[in-house]
Amino acid sequence: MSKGPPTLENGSRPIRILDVAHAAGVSAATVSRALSHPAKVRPETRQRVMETVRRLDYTPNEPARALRAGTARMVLVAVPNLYSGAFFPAVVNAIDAELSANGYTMITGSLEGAEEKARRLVDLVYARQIDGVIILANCSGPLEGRSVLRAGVPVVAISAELRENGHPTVLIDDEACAIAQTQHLLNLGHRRLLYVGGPNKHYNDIHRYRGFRQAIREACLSSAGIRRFEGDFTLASGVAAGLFFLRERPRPTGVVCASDEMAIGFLKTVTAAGVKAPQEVSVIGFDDIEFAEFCEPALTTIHQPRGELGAVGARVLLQRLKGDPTVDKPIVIKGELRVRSSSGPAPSRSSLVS
Amino acid sequence: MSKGPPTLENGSRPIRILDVAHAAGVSAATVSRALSHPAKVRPETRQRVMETVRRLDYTPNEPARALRAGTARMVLVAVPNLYSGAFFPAVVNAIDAELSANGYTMITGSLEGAEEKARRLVDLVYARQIDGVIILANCSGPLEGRSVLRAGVPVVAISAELRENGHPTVLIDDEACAIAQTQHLLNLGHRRLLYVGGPNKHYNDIHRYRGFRQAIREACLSSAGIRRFEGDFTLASGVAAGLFFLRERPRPTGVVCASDEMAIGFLKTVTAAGVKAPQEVSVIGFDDIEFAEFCEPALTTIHQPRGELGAVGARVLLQRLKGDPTVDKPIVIKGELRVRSSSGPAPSRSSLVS
DNA sequence: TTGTAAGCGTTATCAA
DNA sequence: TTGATAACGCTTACAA
Repeated sequence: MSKGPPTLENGSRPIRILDVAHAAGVSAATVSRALSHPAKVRPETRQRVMETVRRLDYTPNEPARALRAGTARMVLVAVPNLYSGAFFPAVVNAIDAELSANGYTMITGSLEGAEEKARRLVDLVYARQIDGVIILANCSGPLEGRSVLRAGVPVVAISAELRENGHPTVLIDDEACAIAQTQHLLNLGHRRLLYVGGPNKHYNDIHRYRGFRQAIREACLSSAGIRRFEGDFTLASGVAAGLFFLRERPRPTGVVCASDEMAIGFLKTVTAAGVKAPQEVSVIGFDDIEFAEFCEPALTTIHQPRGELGAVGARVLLQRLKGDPTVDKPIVIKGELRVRSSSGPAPSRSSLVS
Repeated sequence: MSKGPPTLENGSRPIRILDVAHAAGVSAATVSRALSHPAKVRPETRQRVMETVRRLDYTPNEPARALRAGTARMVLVAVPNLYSGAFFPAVVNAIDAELSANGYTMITGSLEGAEEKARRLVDLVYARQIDGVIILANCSGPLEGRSVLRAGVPVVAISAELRENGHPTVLIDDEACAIAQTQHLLNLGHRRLLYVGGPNKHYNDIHRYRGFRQAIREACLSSAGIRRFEGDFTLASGVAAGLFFLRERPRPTGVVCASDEMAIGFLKTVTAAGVKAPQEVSVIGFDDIEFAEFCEPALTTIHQPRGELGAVGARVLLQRLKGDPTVDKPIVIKGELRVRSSSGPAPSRSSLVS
């Protein structure tokens, strides 16, 4: 069926630049210029060429263009394995919008897990099919063998700290946000706190936990009533944290989570076990995903401007692709507290008998 | 910085096939063969070549390969605008896994909305950068001008009915599932029902609403107590449906939703207004997204095997790409009822005073 | 401002 | 089985 030279559905061979050139009575070079550097061709000629392009429905062969020009106008966006998660799509969409508007195509994929898949993506950038890379959430992949960081294309990190520095970075103020989370509970009178974090070495968790501890310290709180649970940002690990909570005696009254999904998993688990929120336990999340407003009770959380995170990151990459040098200092975007119904005053002493 | 011939970070020029050929003492043709048609080269030679490839860390230039071979090994997956939704990621991940395993790279993007973005994607397939297309949920985009369906590359539809037929299609049994939803409520004694659907002309909604009505008909139920609300599958439209419900007198006691997100938005809205679920209203969703288990009460719904949907669709496309002809009859995958806590017996007559 | 011509790096044909 | 050679379709010096 699809043997021989590539053919369109009607059986005719695809239009080439020469076809346009002949039809417009100019050379191929002029067509190319009219398309790529309109300023370099006389308006009159340009118009005639463009009209012919439209009439013949010509689309330049992209691989040929990429081969010759040495640039594929394609960007790889590396997302974490937990792409199923509710946080990243908004970031990715914003990146896509920005890249598209500038003539770039986006490929998304995970560099973690699935060895085989990851390898293919990395190869793609070494294969000169990719002009730039955006790395979300520290998922630059295992560093054995070749790395996307060494492929000689510009790399931008969003919400991540790369192992090799010198790459532009866009962050939210994790530490300040974690302080805001914790102080919110502290202000409500909570003194026994549980911190439900991500993997211990995860960039976000390092900074958020640091913020949590600092808020504790500033409140001159003894660490006697403080617990920490290591999750992985997912609903499932929120459930695990809930089970952990249920076994504690006395139980914490305030729970600081490093992601909304963990907070939601936690909430469901403890309320299913009969613990009332926010009367008996206050829970605060991080991210402000769509579902945060729809769980029961609606989740108090930290709003992250996800679209902005993506848009800014994409813009920085585009600058690099144009050859402009970029600032080396991380760009920091601020999150903010959104108070809803999952947090309330700490239960009074008397009601603590569990 | 990145002017002149493309260079790797260390300043050296990328390895070309000729470099490998020289280093291995063979011709470029042999290297190419060793890589692409291993059977066509003597084992001994092949080994020597492969070793050199590894030693020099050679990756074939993909645009060059695509230009010469006429195939870019890239597939476009067209997702709906509501990609932010919780349903598609699992489908897309399954597609990606299948494609990757077969040497294809996946590009995702929406052909709806954002005129400019969509146009770029369609152009990409006309630009011979894309070998095949998978269309999810009827989002083949506006048909004015060029369409991905006419680009001369194989197209597979998942959970969609394309305007032009002749393309392989993978579906779930929407109608049967909607019957199962409705009968579940009917069996629980509900007689006043609200149907919360997607856009009226949407493929899925047409079939689901048909199933809903058939179940009603089979139960010999008068349509007096039946209401229909047109949503768009999103959380927000679930909220709107909830507000609609709250104004009804008498209120329906059973609500059939065409997506989990609408069911969750609905649930939150009516329970916030003091309506108890499932005591006063039973709600059933469609999809079985991750959050279905985590809303309050946990959502009774139709489980869709999302991974299978994607995997099967991808396999069909891969067959087409190999040139194998494929069956013309739609492949139908079965969904199944998952009973959780949002549905229960219809309230008794006496308690209906609202 | 436009045309000529030389590649970009690979694969496939054909001959050896 | 392997090697020389001619494309694939486009861009860009350079020349006119």
